[in-house]
Amino acid sequence: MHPYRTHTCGVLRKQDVGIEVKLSGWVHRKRDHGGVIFIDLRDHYGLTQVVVNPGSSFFEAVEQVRNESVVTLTGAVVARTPDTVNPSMDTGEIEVVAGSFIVESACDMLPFPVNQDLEYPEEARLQYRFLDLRREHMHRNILLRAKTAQLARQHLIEQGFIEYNTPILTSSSPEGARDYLVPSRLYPGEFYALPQAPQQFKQLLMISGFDRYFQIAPCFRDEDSRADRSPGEFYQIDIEMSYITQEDLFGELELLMCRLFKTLSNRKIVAEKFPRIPFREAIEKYGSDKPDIRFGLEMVDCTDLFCSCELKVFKNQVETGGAVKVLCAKNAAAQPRKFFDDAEAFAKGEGAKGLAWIALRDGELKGPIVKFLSDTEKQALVARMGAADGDALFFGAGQRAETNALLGKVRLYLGNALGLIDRSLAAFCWIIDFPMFEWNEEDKKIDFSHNPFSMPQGGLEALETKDPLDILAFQYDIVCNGIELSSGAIRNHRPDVMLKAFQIAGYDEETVRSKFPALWNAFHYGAPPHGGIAPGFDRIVMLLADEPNIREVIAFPLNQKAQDLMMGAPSEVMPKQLQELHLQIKYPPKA
RNA sequence: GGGGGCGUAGUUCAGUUGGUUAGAACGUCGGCCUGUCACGCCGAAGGUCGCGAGUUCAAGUCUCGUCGCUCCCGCCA
Repeated sequence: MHPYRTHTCGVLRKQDVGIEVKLSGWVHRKRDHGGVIFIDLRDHYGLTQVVVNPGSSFFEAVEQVRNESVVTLTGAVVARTPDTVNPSMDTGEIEVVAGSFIVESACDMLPFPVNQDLEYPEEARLQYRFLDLRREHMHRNILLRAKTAQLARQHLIEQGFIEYNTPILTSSSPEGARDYLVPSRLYPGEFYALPQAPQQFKQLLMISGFDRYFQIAPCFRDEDSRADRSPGEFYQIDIEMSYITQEDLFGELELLMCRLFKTLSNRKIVAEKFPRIPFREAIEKYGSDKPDIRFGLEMVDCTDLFCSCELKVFKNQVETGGAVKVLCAKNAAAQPRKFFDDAEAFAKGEGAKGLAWIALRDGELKGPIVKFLSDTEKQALVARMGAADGDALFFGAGQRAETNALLGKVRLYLGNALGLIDRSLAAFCWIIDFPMFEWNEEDKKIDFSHNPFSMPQGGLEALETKDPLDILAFQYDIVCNGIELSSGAIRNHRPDVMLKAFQIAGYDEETVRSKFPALWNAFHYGAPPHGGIAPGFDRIVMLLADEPNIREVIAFPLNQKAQDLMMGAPSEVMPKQLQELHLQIKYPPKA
């Protein structure tokens, strides 16, 4: 017999009755009846019920063994009597009668139960992640992650893509997120940086004559975390192609996403050709560049209706160039007062000022602001919104950008509170036509709004003749259910365009040459037009698994404060290590 | 850096307008039990109510501070 096992705990069936087996695994649960003891033995593959009869030499050892200890036992597979068959277990028609039993490794008292799928404090879960991962739910998530990676690879290879590796130790780049730095031993005072993304390398691969690149690429950014954003490191399904248009890339990604979601989730994909929504339209209709389009409830611009309105909050905003936007929530008028208060409270965090609501009940408009509106204004409003009796209108008034953001939050609140969101759907969309530049109010200068390596629409001519803030880029995001999965772009591949774009953002030629020497040089030696995208792998798995938090689909995540509680990272290092790296620590003053 | 929520046994939670010895379930330990599958029954141990100050005759409960966790904003080209 094998040293540990002849079978795993998930495979034995009725046809195996009669054979002798050797099983190893964890004591998932134990039922001690005094005379007979049942053990549910668990391994990666499943559960098998083991029966320990009285008189066994190891009976006492079984009585004493604690849950989650690792044991090895031998025994005969027997059929359960019809009244003891457990139909909810895969192996429920058989059981193994123990003939020998040893404890491989005993388990201490557990910090939390492993055999239940309940919520426990994340601190304990992360400190004892090896136990947390034994739990069925987490085990399943990690397997789903592996399947997602495998299917993505398989699909992309079938589509003619090739997987490349790019460096982990590279150079720091001035744009973008805060870098993780790695001090150089050989060059005092100099540093490597971990890549925020393999952006420049994949572009260089295109220039090297390869085509259709992909990599499930680790990326490192020293920025604070969110529920859908791990601190420190994450993975992207990084893709780049030569000689493509934006639409070519969209088609390729739609195939990949649909394949992943059809195969690995139960979500119904709303449209397999994802709607293209221009950035400005998304902001105006949904108040967000990552709209959740599982439901409608679009914002309508009613600014012109309130030019001479008696309601000062509205009128003042309109006169100072602001906007009044309105949402029409169907059949929401009958909601209790708390519903309306909560809508305001939900948006309050956004610095809500001009927020108001009106309910249409019994053919009349009701709410705090109604008395300030003329009959003409009321009629125009109802007509434009297509409002009917029983509906409720929500208003946002203020400067346009803030109002859009504010009412966008209200829209999400209403979508949730009114049950407008069908959670079984996967609603993808492309947000296109991002502006190339944006105004940085703090530094009083023009910045790149997204990716500095994107091709501006209109090329060099646009850069030279248009107002920079009016220039759009071949830059796009893919969004699913209100979660941004990725940005991508058709890249700029010409040195003259690169130079001009960086000049507009305040970088001179010398800076471009010295900070991006590779791309700058490479663009002078025949660069193909190319473009790509990099959907966040962890976020895709999160959506597939229907998890609210990205740490649920990562085996060993850092906590919110970027610490590894299990390994004790980050940690201080030996003085000798610092010396070799020519580093000295200057601690911040203690408060 | 800023804001919201939370903090009671190993774990999940309850704890009334401030009022006697802070409870339950699961887990742990001990005892009983030969067919359970979340086995059942009896018993025991286990608490600085995050920490510190304040108000009060009296604080788990009220106030302030502080620490921790979490979610959000900033940030993430």
